[in-house]
Amino acid sequence: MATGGPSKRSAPHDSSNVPPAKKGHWSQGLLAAMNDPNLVVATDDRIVIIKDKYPKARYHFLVIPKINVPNLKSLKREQSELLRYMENQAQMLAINYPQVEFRYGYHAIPSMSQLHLHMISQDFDSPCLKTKRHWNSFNTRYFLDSADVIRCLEERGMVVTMTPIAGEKLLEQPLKCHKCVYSPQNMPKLKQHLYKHINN
DNA sequence: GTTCTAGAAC
DNA sequence: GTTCTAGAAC
Repeated sequence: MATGGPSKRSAPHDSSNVPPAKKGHWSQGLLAAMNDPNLVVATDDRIVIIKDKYPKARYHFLVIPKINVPNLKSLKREQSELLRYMENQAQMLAINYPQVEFRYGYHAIPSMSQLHLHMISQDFDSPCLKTKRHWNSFNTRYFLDSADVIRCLEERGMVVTMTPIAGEKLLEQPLKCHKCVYSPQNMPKLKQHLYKHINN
């Protein structure tokens, strides 16, 4: 009786109060992918290796630990052994592709929850590679080499990355070919140029 | 992370 | 007129 009318009083489109990611939210998609037989290419008691659902190159895998590791920041010094194991297992898989050049690393500010090591071939020949952000996430300092992450964790006891704002700045950087000085004006021009570096 | 699409860029 | 990018998505 203190209030007369209905109690609906919040601004319906207020975006200052963003809810946390829940189960089923897109950012939790890796947890589902880890259990998708169509994506899993290898597994053991410690890790799962899956095909990236939207590969940004001809070969693009993710190595995911089975224990819950939300992100790089949550890593403790003693978990560097796990990171070494993840990279080792990726390099074991790479033996199956003797002619393919891979890089192994982490996105500085990932969108998806649960730590995942990218193992990506350097052709970047894929219809899923569409945007400048896609390109820069693998071809600027936004892509942290696995070896550097492991070294940092062992020497400093934690993984030091960058602020989200610094990450955004890298993703907005002008396009540049990863193999030469060419700076294309847009993504279609980059994708056409990339074929010059591919020996089929 | 992707999809969709308005309008900027050409 | 077409190509391409970038911001909303309840």
